[in-house]
Amino acid sequence: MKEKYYFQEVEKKWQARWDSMDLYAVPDISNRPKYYCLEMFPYPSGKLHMGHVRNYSIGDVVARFKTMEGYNVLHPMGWDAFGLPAENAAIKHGGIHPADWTVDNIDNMREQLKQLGISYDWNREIATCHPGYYRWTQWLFLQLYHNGLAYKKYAAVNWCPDCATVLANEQVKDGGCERCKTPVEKRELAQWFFKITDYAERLLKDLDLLEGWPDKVKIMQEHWIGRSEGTEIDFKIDGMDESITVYTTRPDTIFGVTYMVLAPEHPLVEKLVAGTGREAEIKEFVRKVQNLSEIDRTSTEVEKVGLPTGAYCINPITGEKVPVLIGNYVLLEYGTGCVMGVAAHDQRDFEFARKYNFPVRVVIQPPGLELDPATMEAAYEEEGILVNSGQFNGLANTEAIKAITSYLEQKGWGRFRVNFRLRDWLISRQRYWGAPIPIVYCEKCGTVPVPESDLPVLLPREVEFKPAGQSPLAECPDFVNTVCPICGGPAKRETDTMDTFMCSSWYYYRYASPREKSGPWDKAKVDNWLPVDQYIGGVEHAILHLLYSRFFTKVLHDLKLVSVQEPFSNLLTQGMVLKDGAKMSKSKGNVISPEDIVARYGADTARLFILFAAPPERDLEWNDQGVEGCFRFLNRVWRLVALLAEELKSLPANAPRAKLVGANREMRRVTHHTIKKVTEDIGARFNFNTAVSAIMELVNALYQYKELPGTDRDQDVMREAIDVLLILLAPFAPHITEEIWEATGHKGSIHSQPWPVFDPQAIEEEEITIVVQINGKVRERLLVPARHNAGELQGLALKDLKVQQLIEGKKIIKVIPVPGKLVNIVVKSS
RNA sequence: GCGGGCGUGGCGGAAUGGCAGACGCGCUGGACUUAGGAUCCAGUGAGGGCGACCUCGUGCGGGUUCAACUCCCGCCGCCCGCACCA
Repeated sequence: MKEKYYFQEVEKKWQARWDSMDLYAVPDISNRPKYYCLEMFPYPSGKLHMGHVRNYSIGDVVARFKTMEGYNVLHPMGWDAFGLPAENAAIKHGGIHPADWTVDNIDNMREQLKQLGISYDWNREIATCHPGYYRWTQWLFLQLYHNGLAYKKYAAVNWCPDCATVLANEQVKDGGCERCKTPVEKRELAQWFFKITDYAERLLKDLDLLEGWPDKVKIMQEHWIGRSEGTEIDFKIDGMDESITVYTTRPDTIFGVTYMVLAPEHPLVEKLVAGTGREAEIKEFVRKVQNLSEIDRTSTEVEKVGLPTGAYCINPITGEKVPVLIGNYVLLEYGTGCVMGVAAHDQRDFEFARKYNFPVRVVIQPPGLELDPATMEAAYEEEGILVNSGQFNGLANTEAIKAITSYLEQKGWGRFRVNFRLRDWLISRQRYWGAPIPIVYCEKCGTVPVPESDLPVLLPREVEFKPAGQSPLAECPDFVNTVCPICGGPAKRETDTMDTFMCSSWYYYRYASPREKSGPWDKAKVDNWLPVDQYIGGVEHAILHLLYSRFFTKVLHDLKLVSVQEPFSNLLTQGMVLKDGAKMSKSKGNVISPEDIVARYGADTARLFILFAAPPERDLEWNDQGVEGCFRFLNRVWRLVALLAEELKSLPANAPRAKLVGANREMRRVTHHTIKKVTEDIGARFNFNTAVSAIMELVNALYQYKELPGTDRDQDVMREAIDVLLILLAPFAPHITEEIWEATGHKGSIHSQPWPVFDPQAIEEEEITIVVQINGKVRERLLVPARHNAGELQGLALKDLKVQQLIEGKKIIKVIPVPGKLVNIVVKSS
């Protein structure tokens, strides 16, 4: 063994050797229990960033640990390879085709992952842009289509002018494009949607099945789905054979309705104003509202503005005529696109009514208070008793909600309804680098799905990548013009491609049988491997990818294509990697490149630091000196063993004798205590930072132990401690441990070793220090036999000379002995 | 506005209600050395005392408890998600 740790040499050597022996290949069939460890696959942007390093280092520790614990671990990697950056690179730099750009990037990033020493089974590598993959993405689209879950509709959709494509609701953040932050615009377009709303109820309910998910993510999905219970009420329009249906969660306030507000785009608006002479005014108002950006449109800061349509509707329950307005604050997409104005009991309505002088009518009285409409300064939204509400007077409002709804139902004027905030998933994209939607439009036969036997619909290679309002595929006649699969007549292909989230909604199934040609996967293999036991990735996917994947799984389950109800049993959302308190970004100039770190300190150091610096869910502050510290630690491990290498080599690995005393017994105790601690920290809590610190403590203890004269040291204890140290450290720092493992005379890879089990007897201490407190303050420490019970402890504490001095002349109220910990004596000055 | 998280030394962070600050960084001192920015050893929350020790200390204010970083109530600050959702 060399005296010095040459990390480049060591890491290169073992990466090559693992590769050539295919150490991380995993068989589908094994007598070990299965464990599926998955990290979110990356977009092949060209280079790994620190977030990737963190994500994959965490996953690798879990995978290696579970393997050593005896599981057959599936740990695959692939590429979310369709997407805009490839196309933008082609536009910007010209000359380079998105396909080539992507393949180059994949090659580069695969190399980087190998340099990090992550234990992937590369035989299972997949790329979503490969025709062998997207063929099945298209096939899955067809399954949804045939089951009525994919449909095309004309709708106002989110348009990102910079990306020149539409976006799903989930991809709009703060009114801007999730990717480039450009404010989104509304455009009326015919687009393909998936009916995720059909699954809203199940997606919500089954969150309960996900015990291994962080509450935070579940709550975010719950809010996104946004279930509410309420009542639909029909208001006849005065003098017309039409009615307005309103959705409200507060039917108990129906007697307080003094006006009605429609969304500007509500389909009834045109009819209502026809012939009133206000058409121009209304049109102008609607135009103005629609021209607002999404940000301004939905800002709560913007003043609420309304405009009367001139029409009136009839409150079915009171028969009263109320004016119908349009208002900028009413959203067409939610509920029925219309709101009943109850000024006394809704703050927004209250402000609106005060501004436009609509009456404020109190119909809910708070207990023990009398609301006066004339002097009210805010709406009363809490619970109370109904007043001014005809036959419902005197009911508690929670009761009235039920009573009024069933009354309306009886009369046929309304109905109970569950409403969701979740909208259908818009999957069309007006871009080239994605999976083509397998649909053909025939003049005679209409919309025709491409037959499964004709898949894949291949992306043509030669296209113009200029950004435009439509997909570059539309400019490619060879692609567009085709024949109708039904009638054989001329037909045109759909030119939009699919949202890349569609590709990533099923990739975790593909890994089970990555080269399957007869279907998207081999069901037996999927049934064997799924669900994913541990999924690891950034919290930014809390809604997007994770909700879509859950949706896909439920659809696939219903189609009997998979057996699981949920794809990911346990989810770990890792925090960001920060530098100087901010997210790393080119514009801030605070980017630390993994390449540089690996070149300077090696992969083992990089991995160790990133796992040691913070617990995985928390944000991690990058610190160059901290990295240095981890490098020093690995050097310390190397030197420790290098000094003892010859000695160790000649020793057989015997289990130490059980009967040890003094320093030898203590060394063995520390060794086994470390096994216990590290096993729990990795296995039960994912607290890699404290696992590493426990290993550091073991090393510190070994340095002390090494200083003893050779004759005082028990060789078996030493050997065991070193072996345990290497094995515990192996999932974190796979290269250096493998090298030392070999150098100390072991055969076979350290990564194939069984995880050690601690000996409960070894960690028992004979004597421990307990604390004596007086009134909760530590006043004395006593070395006592570890087995002492409460009574014995109490006796010793009260007999102690110092304690006696301190409590002299005081009255003992109470003594609380806690075996193994302390004795607390409660006294009072007499 | 609603929901979630966080707040502990100079810094990153540890602590099943039971000795606050493990481990690492940084800093100070010492050893080794031609040299040390390598390595090894020791110290390192604040204040006081020559010292054994004493007082204070986990964002702020209350409470529960023999005992609170930890549990409860009320604030303050920062971060994240959703946001006119009827």
